Amino acid sequence: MTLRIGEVAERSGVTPRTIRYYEELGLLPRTVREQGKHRVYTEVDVERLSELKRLRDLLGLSLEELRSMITAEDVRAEIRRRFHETESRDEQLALLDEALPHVETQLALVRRRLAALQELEAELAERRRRIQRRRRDLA
Amino acid sequence: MTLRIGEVAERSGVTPRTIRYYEELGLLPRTVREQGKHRVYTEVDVERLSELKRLRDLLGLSLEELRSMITAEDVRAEIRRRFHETESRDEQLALLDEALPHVETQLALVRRRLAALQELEAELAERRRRIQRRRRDLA
DNA sequence: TGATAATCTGACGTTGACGTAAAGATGAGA
DNA sequence: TCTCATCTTTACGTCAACGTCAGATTATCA
Repeated sequence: MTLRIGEVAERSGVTPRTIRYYEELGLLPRTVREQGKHRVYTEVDVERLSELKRLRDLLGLSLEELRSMITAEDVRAEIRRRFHETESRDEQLALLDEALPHVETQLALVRRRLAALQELEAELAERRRRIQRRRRDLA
Repeated sequence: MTLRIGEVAERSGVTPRTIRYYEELGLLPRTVREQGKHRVYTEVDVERLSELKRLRDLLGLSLEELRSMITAEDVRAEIRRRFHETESRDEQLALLDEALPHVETQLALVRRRLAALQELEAELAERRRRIQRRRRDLA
């Protein structure tokens, strides 16, 4: 099933303008305009866009930073493609060795942010405990 | 010990311009310019600014959102002040009941973000595991 | 006290991430 | 085939969050 820009926008929670802008920046592929002039998408695009939105909103990454991450994503996809095409065990190993760092980069980024947030959470929880303890002591 | 704007900027990792801008927005108090015309700060200001930066960077809050949070902070401080001035147990209890929601609001915000980030982390970790498993299976 | 560094107040500039408006083209249903 | 809703490109607008520059003022220290 093929989708149009409005549909994709609604499903991923952005506007058509944003989609065109992301395409312009290279965050989304320039869609092949089959037999017409309107952009045509699939579910894959919806997922990709949702993923972009998630990284943007959760990590506060700039679109430029997203672009380098997505480039890494594409490299990963390319690696998988080549992986399934080759028969040589040695080459498969080499490709996996190539794929790993990309995921680890993203993972490291998320984990740093997680650690910082957990620290903040701990401090706030401590504040709350103090207030609650004082309430108990008064009652 | 009193600090000047450059010192405060360096310690909290922002620029003097940012400090003046935050003051203009009401994120930082308009400093009393003791006997001169230069702004004068203390360690408390450094901490407040660092806290603002942390919320901005970790949660991606806008300065407007920060302002309402900080207003809540001020309310909390005011509550504490009044708390220590009163003798009435009933009033103290009431003040604590007032203070609690402010902390809980912030805590809830941080925890929602934490949950979302943990979900993302889990997905990335799973990806990594798959790659590693395939490597093992090949070796 | 005089030089040098830091700060002051405007005020205009910049950049990212879109919003919006116009004028025309396209496509699915009656 | 007509008719709308949706899409197209182009281009200018906007808003937050500062950056930067000028020219005057203030603080520090030899």
